[in-house]
Amino acid sequence: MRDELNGVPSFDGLKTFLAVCRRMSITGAGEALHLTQSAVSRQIQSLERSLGVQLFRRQHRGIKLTSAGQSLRDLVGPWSDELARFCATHGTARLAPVTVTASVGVTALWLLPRLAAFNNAHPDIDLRIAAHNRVVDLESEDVDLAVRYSQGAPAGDAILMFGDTILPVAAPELKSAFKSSSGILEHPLIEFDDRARPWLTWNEWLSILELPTTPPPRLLRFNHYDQVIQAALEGQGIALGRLPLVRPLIQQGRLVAPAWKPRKSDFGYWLLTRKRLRPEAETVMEWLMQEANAEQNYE
Amino acid sequence: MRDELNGVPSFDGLKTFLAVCRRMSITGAGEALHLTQSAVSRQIQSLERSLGVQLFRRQHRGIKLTSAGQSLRDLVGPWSDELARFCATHGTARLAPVTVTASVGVTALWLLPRLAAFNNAHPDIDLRIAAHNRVVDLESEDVDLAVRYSQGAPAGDAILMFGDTILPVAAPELKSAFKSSSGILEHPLIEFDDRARPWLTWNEWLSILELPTTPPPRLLRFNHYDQVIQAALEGQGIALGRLPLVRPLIQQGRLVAPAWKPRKSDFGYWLLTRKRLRPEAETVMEWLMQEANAEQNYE
DNA sequence: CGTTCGCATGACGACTACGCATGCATGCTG
DNA sequence: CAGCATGCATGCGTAGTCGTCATGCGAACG
Repeated sequence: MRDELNGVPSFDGLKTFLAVCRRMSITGAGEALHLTQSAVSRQIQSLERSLGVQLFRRQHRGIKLTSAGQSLRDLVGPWSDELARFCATHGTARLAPVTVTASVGVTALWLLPRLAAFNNAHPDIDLRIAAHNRVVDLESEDVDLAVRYSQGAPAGDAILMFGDTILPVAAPELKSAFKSSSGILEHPLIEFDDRARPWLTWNEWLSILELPTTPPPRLLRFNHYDQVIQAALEGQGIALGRLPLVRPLIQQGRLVAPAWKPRKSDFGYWLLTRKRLRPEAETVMEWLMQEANAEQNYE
Repeated sequence: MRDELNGVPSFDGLKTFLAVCRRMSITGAGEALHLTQSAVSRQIQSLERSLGVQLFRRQHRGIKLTSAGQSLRDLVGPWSDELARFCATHGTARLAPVTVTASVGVTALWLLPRLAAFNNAHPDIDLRIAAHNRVVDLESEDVDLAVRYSQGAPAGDAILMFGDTILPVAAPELKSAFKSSSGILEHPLIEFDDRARPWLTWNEWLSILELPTTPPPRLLRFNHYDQVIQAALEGQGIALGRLPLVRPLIQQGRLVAPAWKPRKSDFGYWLLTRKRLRPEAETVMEWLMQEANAEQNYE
């Protein structure tokens, strides 16, 4: 009973009404509005009650606009657009930026290549990437989302994006190295040298491949994974490729991998979210997970 | 941060915005919307924040629309009307009726004559009068407002509408009776006979006027006050007039009163409200009090 | 028939938005 | 020029709204 004296119903209900009209579904509108079906159902009911007209005919499955509903949609529909236009013209308000953090390697090899597409699809969302190798605290550092490479689920609200698979990669000119496993030893090995956490190292790989570790192989060390890959691209040696990060490079033929022994790692790429996500951040999250699923389908 | 993904602000804020535009005052809009100035101020602020534009320029006294504010008003202004029109056309929703109870006398002599004006001013409010002489319980009997004639404040939320003044009245053809106080005894005395509560009676008046009560005067008794007045109008005798109820009749010359001794009564007309009033009922209350104030000004 | 899909609804809970009291800046008045 | 009136902003505490969760119900699908 929040109506004004005149019989004008709550304007806010109209926004929901339009969303329902667009998808012709209460459940669907709920998703679009980041609400539950329940909430939308109630809003529509309250709107109908407040103006005393059935707007939708509820059917076995789905809903249908009544004639009154159609009139209302035709009347109100344009308003939303006009208002949006007004906001674009006069409004200077930007949504607060959504910040995603990831390691330098993930940022360079996975995030950045996808960024343009996102900005295209959501020009209104100001997405910022904070590339750090250190683990940041989402709550305290004003970061909304984090992509973490970790063994098992990290602490906090985390969803697995995709697992990891490790395989040696090198520039095409070195592909002869992969004819036999021992060929690897003929080239420098490029090592990802993250002091903080002992990732999969060449040492382990050599033992898995039953190759001698003496004399010690020549190692090139980098502390950012993208530099590891960069060096490999430049033909400086053989790197341990993390498949989700290097797959496009392999597909483009800019890196080659041996036919043998891709190894599923027990590490995975996890998406961490802060406790309470703003709707924009929610959108970013959904997009990340969608991209992640595309990746997963390769596994 | 209830906005949708697009930059459209809360529609509800717009309604408030329009109200402010109409009266060019935040305080004023508050009254119109039955809200406090505080609430309106916040809503406007939140609207401004959500679309990132100053809508009003705050000045020493009052406010001024900025150019953005003007644009918005011009854009949104018509919507409210169109929506109201839509509601009128398609909407069948009526506000729940507002019920006012009063004694039969007050209803006939004070309420009914004013009712047409109210219905004119508020065609959307369905005002119903329940005329009972018995005291009804507002909460339990689904009654919003009650006008009560009582000595001192009645129990509950009550405001004094106006006091009472008693004076003898009669039809013009009996006006000779008022030349001297004893002239009264030459005519039948019309008595309001409310068994439940002993109102001011002729017996008391005769003793006040120092007139003999023996032989007992001829009394006409009615149990509804409007019948008392009706009888007086028909020249059947002299009634004790309650000034607020009979003033119009005196002004029209349909009743006459003696020049002497109008007596302020310690009874008064009180407006009782139920605990939680709906906005419509609030409107009715305001109207009643306004009418009451007009009456008070005669006192 | 059991399952699924889509909407409605009862109970509960968090968060919003309101009211109250107050502050501040300005203008008006005697 | 002091004191009061007016109009908007704001801190704080709270009532009530609105959303979520869980569940129910009816129809269609395989």
